[in-house]
Amino acid sequence: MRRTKAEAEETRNSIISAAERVFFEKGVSNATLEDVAKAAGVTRGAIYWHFSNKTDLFLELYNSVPMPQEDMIAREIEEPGSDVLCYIEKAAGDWLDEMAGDEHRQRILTILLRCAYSEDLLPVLERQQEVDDRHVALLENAFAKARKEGYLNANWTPQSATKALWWMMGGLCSEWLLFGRRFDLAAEGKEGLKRLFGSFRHIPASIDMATSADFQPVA
Amino acid sequence: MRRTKAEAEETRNSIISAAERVFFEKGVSNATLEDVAKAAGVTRGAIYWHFSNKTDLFLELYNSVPMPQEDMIAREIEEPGSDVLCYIEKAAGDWLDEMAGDEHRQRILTILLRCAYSEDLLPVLERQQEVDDRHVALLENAFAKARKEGYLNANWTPQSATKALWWMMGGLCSEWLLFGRRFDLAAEGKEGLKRLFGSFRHIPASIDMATSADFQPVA
DNA sequence: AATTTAACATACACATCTGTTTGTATAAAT
DNA sequence: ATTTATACAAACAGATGTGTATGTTAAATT
Repeated sequence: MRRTKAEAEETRNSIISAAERVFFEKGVSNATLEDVAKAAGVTRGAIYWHFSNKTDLFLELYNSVPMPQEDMIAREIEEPGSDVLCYIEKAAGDWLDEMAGDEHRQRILTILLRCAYSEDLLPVLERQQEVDDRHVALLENAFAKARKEGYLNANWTPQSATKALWWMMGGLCSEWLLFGRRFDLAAEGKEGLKRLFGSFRHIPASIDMATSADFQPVA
Repeated sequence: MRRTKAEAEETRNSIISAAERVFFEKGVSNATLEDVAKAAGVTRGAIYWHFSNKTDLFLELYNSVPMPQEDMIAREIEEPGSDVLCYIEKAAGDWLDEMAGDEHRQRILTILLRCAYSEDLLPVLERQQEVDDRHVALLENAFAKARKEGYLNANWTPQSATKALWWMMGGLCSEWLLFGRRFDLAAEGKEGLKRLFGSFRHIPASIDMATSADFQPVA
């Protein structure tokens, strides 16, 4: 029974939404199109009407998620005056908040992490890598600016600070996503960010009590 | 044609070895027992003789890898005199060396990372988690000792230092393993460790040139 | 030496998943 | 008011993978 254009788009979206849940629960390769169809309340016929196969569905799912506002950091770096490190830390913290609150992104990232990339979904891997590379480049620029303006502790270089932050965020999110999200991502993550950025900052030999208050150990 | 006991054990091992390679390349759920059999130079009959099914084979593969010497850190912590942080950093660096040089462990960990845990391989997940928890506990003890003996910078607590190190190592290895190992794990990792542990250490207000040489930025 | 049994290879039955084809009802076009 | 094309459901054919059953050979056992 033919539906109106809007209804068709609706079922298409419901299929993508169902695929997200099913792929997340069973893994992409373990999930069958029958599973997805059942979860979406349609038959495989509907899926094959809207998508050519499972790989295509996966790609469309991947494309459907509005990827993070990549220029958030970029714009904030331009701010000439104040401490760049604060902006980076805030951006990282905000990213954690969004991740903690956005189940869609959680599922998508988990699927991507667990996905064994066969040749046919190699474009996904490449796009993922491009996004990562851009983020890393932005971070390096930001840390370079921080260094130029004297905010970066001499112990760190822009590259090493970028990598430390990147790896820590990656390890944090991986553990949270892959091992059942059994801790408070935003809280623990921000706590870690606070410590790490504390070490990023330049601490003058004469201890300034006003700023060093941020570096007190937390019980 | 019946083989001798030693020969049978040999084929069993070759099956496990083949499973390691095949699971790594195609992912556990995409890999078929026919693939494994072909890679091992046997038929599925041999596999079903030695293992009850694919899940069982996977579990035996997981059990076959000699898991890391967990007490390495534990023993070194006991050393009463010198800087505990040096031991932890060295242990972490050694771990990276071993990982970089041990293709078995690389494949196993990659398989585990990419594996979508269905209910039947839940024991693997749990064991993995136990190992991780023990490692984290050891690290916390070590950092606690470092703190007690005055080596740990006031910016850090034993818990936060443990988490920062753990997450950084996790993110580092995840990126290396999941994205094609396209950088020098040991070199870049140790560089990062050097910076991080530099910030872990207590830097007195009066700058000691002898030790601060370690904290110069590296080109 | 005859028998048994371990260590597989081979063959088969069964289920499952996929891709395609056909059917069908309805919205849209004429 | 027909016709047509859309948006699916239902049915079908083919491939693939699994588990098991059976066959086979040589090592152990007696």
